Amino acid sequence: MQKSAVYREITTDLLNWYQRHARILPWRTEAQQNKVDPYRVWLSEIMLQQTTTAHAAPYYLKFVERWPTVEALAAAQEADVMAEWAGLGYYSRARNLIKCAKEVVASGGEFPDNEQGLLALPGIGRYTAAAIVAIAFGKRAVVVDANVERVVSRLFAIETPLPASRPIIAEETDKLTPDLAAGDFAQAMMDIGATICVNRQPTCAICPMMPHCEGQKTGNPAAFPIKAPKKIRPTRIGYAFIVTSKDQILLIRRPDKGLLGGMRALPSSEWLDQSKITTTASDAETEQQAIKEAFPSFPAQAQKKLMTLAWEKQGHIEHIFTHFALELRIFSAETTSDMIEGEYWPIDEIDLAGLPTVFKKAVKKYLKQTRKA
DNA sequence: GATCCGTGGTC
DNA sequence: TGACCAAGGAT
Repeated sequence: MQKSAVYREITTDLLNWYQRHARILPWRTEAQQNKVDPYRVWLSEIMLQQTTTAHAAPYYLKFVERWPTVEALAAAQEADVMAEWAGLGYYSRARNLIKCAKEVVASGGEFPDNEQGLLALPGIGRYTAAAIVAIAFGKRAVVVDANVERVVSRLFAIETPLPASRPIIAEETDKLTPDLAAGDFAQAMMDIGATICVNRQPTCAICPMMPHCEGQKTGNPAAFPIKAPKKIRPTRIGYAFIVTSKDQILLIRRPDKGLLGGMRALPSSEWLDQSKITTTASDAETEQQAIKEAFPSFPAQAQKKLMTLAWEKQGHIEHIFTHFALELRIFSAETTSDMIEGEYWPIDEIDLAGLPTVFKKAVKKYLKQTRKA
């Protein structure tokens, strides 16, 4: 058999499989009724970046209910969007989501139907641009995500490790991608990757591509894709401060850029690498310094008041980020809202504040410490 | 190319 | 139980 014929056969088998086994997902409902809304495809693709379908689904449903159109999203209060995103992670996605919606509305309210136009929008990269073109507009595009990387690496038993193998993977995916139904093909590949050709123990016996899979023939398909070794994760230490006034907690808003950017948060010090902490300073000195860092924009007078509050140690929580682990030490103090000004949030409604998980954990720890009696 | 950027599930 | 991973993008 000619090589090109093998590619065609793989593609056909996959598309036939997809007809029978496509997963039912919230953002697919419209597509399965031939009513594709580029806004919804875009929203789902942004949410699905490095995020499981199970985690993204409830957020997607909340978003489309609250903001059914790109115009509605563009007109939303940014703080509301950030708060709805809380818990999904990678918060630059939410900031770029808002920016992107505004740009689309400003230029007429329609998403571009080509990769070049989509790539120019914030938060849309190679993968997302191709996915939107194929799924929302029904045009041919070569869609490569982590699923496709894994499936293709196994299908052709690619020995080159990631990420160096990406050009090879893209080339092979291009050969497999049909002119028609590129969107179905991409989603079929992702479904295969998510349900059959999974990371650890692929169930090759039920895979429609098994007859053509070189990785399966090696006897150890799970060995692919071969990956470069990862770096170790350092530990950082930081201080978070719970300033209460009656039954309310003082919250701040983090700077737009960087970690947890734009999110509501507890005031906290810089998070320093464990190895870089000066061990000569006393605990008291370290805590004073941490307070200064946690309230940088506060007037000097307010900072002085903060220093003199009766701080109580509430233990610490641990949290794992992508590239470091954090030990966050928690201190609390009672004050009055006119003594230390800022946004105070009722403790009983703290879940509505849209706090990232690390700060939710800290508040929970504080409540456990102070209300256990 | 390498690094930064969350979270929850899995084994 | 710690390490790995999931529909990646920006710099």
